[in-house]
Amino acid sequence: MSKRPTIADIASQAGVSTGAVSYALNGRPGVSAATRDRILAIAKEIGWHPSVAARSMAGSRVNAVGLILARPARVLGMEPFFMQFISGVESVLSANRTALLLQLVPDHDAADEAVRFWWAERRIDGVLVMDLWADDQRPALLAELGVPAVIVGRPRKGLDLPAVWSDDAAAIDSVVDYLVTIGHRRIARVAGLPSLEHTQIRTAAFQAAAERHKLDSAPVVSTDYTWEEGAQATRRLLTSADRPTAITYDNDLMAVAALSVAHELSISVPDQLSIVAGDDSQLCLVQHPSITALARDIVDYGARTAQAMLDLVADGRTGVHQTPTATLIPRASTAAAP
Amino acid sequence: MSKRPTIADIASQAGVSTGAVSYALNGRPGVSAATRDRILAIAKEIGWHPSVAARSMAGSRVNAVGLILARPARVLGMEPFFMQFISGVESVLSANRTALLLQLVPDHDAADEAVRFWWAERRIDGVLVMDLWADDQRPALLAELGVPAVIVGRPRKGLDLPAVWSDDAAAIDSVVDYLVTIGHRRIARVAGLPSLEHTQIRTAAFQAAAERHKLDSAPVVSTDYTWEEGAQATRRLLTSADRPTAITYDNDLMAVAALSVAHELSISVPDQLSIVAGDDSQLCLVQHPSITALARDIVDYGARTAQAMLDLVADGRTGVHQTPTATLIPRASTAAAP
DNA sequence: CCGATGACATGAAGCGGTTAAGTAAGTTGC
DNA sequence: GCAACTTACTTAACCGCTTCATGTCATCGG
Repeated sequence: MSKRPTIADIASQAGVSTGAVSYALNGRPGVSAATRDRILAIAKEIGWHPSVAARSMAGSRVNAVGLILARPARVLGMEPFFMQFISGVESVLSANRTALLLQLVPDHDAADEAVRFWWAERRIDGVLVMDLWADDQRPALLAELGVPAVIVGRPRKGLDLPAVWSDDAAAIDSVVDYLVTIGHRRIARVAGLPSLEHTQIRTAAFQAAAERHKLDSAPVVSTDYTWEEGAQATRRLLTSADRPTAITYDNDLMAVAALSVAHELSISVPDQLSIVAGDDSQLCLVQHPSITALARDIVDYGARTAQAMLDLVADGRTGVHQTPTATLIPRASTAAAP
Repeated sequence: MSKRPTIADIASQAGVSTGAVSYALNGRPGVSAATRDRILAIAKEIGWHPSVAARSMAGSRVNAVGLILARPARVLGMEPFFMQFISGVESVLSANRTALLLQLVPDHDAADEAVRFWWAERRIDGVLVMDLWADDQRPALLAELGVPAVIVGRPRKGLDLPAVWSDDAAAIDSVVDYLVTIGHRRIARVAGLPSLEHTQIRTAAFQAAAERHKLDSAPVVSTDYTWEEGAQATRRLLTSADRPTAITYDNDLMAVAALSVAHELSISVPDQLSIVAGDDSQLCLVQHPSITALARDIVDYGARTAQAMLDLVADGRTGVHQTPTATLIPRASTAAAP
């Protein structure tokens, strides 16, 4: 296996200095068009590839971005969201010859630690920050370290970080409006992790909508997104004195669990109970009855996020990118209130 | 933002040369215990982190491994397997300060291309190869390029690459044995992508088991793991002249789809039809009836794979690592044959 | 015809480590 | 008491690329 070619090899073949080669390969001024073409041709011919290590040492970009996920594996596995999101991110990154560093960590501290390390080792050009929780220290930490970051979620006040978000509140509104329209007055919400910012946004939107429509009852139960807690929450709601006629869930797995619980309690869906899932996937389709869900293009969401990251590291462009609001897809699990 | 500390900073504070610092930090001989301790203390105090770039330029490892997944996003999203596997991989890698580069590609050619790039740019120390298909060129390509690789699947003849695998054939045997024991004589198999090696292994095992038990019928239908094809395959099997009394599926989503189809055809599960899922997850638990499944510790599978990779790059250790065979977890979807 | 201006290219200094080779002590053996 | 090692460290070259200061022409305005 022969030594891999370097710009010095190209330089000697082209009869120029390595500096000229560097300028040519990076499309910077300082070389004539003729020389540039010659250099590019030689580079291609001898199969030259830049050494990321050398580039990063010389202070330039490393063409890699980090994504840290702080959720337990079993939750991550059951949530189609993440893989679809990653897939969207990847499609944009790989088209731009940028690598994705993925790290799954058990908790918030580990997430901070991971960012510190990556940055200290100059492994990444920036990070994608997902699953922000209330009082999340990460944006501040990143700003302090000077790590370029894109926030997936509501833009932070006071920090000039680009953010990519979708209007969860509007989506929740559309669900409540829909349920109210078909006659429901007792609507419950089974929420995800209460510490997550988007859970709080949704819960606030839900409560505001309940207020607006003057619902008879609008209880909110928090869970950790798992089937167990979804089932438990549902059981509690359905055995309460003031049983809801419709329940919305923050993901699809819990909505599926709800179907089980309803069956177990001999409550028929959708005749006696309507169910809405907060995420859409094949899971909702495959059930009996199929589940009404909030759907959005998650792959696109990931792609926009990656693009925002590239824009940020390329020319420091920040800004807020809003993605389309999720739309309600009515299926067989919702019907007029009993 | 102060400049990050380098070994030169440590050296000047400790009053030694950078060479000595390097030896000390890497646990190599050439420095006294006292000096070493002093250096380590200073390094810790000033928060020194090695620069991967500098290290890798100096010819050492880059502490990163690649994982390339060649499946469509929607399949990846619905298969808890991948995230769990990645989670296992990650746990071992991050404990060893090694990064995971993830790339999702649309097809096989793109996968090859991705490896070439990563390797050419010296971004990775090695790759994890999953989802081998029949006549897969990747092991040969990797051997040719000299990329350290760990095969997730059956070891390749003729190539000295470490492999981590589980005995799918034995798992399939246990399923068929179980079904035969409770009286089934017409058992069908709804397989995953026929091009994948492990699908072929399982199908062969299934057919051998059918032969051994002299089953009345043992049809095999291929799918792409999606709900749609799983449902379609089930429909075809259940409306055929020689309707099976038990069907096994290569993942859990298709088994869930089967429940739907059975319901649609008014075939009761498990009285008239038994269903077995090839992967276990919360999905199987949450159904009505809950689904009998083959379960295995996927996180552990990923962890072993990562460990094999680390062993390989550390000291060239190859070898075959076998993980525990999946075990059958009987639930409510299987019962004695009608 | 001269000095100023650009365009193009060179040379060399870093970036932050690793490591072979060199050196100055202290230790050992006989 | 001296050669032969060992130990503990230093020195400096090197990895591949970027970039700034510098240099050399050809061209142009006056």
